Amino acid sequence: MAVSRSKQKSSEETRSALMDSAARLFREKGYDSTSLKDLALAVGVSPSAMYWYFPSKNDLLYSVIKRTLHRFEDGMTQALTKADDTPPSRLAAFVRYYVETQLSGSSEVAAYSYVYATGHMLDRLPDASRAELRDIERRIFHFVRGTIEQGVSEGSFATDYAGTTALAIIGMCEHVQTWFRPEGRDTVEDIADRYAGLCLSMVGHRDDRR
Amino acid sequence: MAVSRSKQKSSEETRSALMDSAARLFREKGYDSTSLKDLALAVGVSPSAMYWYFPSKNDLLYSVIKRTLHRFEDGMTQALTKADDTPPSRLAAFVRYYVETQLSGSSEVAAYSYVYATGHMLDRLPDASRAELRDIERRIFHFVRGTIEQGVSEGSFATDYAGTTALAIIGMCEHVQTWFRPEGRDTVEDIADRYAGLCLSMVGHRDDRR
DNA sequence: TGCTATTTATTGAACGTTCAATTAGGACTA
DNA sequence: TAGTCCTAATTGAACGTTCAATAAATAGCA
Repeated sequence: MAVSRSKQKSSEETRSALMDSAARLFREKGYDSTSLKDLALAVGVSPSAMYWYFPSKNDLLYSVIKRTLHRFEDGMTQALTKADDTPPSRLAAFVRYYVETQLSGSSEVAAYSYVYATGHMLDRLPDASRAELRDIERRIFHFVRGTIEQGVSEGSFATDYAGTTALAIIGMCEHVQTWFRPEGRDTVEDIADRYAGLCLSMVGHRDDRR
Repeated sequence: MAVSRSKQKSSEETRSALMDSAARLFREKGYDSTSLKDLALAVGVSPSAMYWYFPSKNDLLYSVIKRTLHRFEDGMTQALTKADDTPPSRLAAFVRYYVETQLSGSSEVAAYSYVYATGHMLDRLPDASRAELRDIERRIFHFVRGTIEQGVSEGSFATDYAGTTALAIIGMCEHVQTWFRPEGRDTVEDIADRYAGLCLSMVGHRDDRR
């Protein structure tokens, strides 16, 4: 039972291949503009094969967004354990992680994306699913705002608008994927570092390197 | 030929009503998910009426985006004439204008939106049209980057990455429309002011009010 | 080891529906 | 009557979905 070797792929493979392709295609072309034919062609199965793994195209969308958000949150938690336990360090680590997932996702199989999905995709889900996924988004926002507030009360940050600033930071991170081109002269790390610096300026961090 | 008053609206009315509805619906639901029936219902004509004014749905999309971008650019130019002729003042005026058009557009008839369209909509246009519209976007970007560079050379700003910072500013401005709710406790002017302040921090502006 | 039964995975055809687009023509104006 | 503005009816393609048929893998039993 080690490796499956013939024409029939071992179920898990096809299922995750479908989700991977859906993540990329939904992101690139949008949910409605991605037909089951597109999806099937990318995976190498017939359009109706999807219905073995998911009850509907809409449910596939739900599964994909859910997996994406959970992956983002898990990766974020892990990235934060490597950072110092101070607001500036944690905030910078968050931004770096955010930018990196956005930009590696745009050229690789696993397409991470956080608020992006919010645009039009979440609207296609039933109320309960949408609420569940927005909750994950909310947790991420609360982390950013909370970190800023903590920095302010400790004296390392200076801003009167932690919430608005948190949203602005998320906005600029989310946006990188619309313009970044891997063939350009800036690397992903370049952008991640600059964005981390920008976000420290935004929260009024004292000892800026300049 | 002055005013026509009967059942038949004076052509220009229907045409611009179609464009207004298209701007709002394309933005709210996306291009593909907006049917000609949706469009016609909002205007009060039959679905095929569109073909009197536009050769195709795709051409309507082109016309709408083109009008939106030109309106944005014109309004921006006008907003800048009211600002002092210094980089900090001009940059703040740009951000305020950007945020205001994004947020009034979400609740009003004329839906302004700049980079937003870039996401998936421009991809549906033929190459020539897309290139033409991206040129307008590029002009706006060049203004932001140029203003930052000017501020740096004059000594009022301090940053090594004018281009990246310009994109980050555009990104956070573009993003406000995804989360702003008019019924919340912050007004459009509140957000516009805060974002202008944030963007001055990002470019290393010296005399910050704090 | 071999034969059969069952479950797992996939296909291709067909469905009802929706869509953008076409056509032919009607109502109104000048 | 000619031109403008719009509708109703229709078309063909594409869509998500269902389903019967089937092949491949697995399990049970001799």
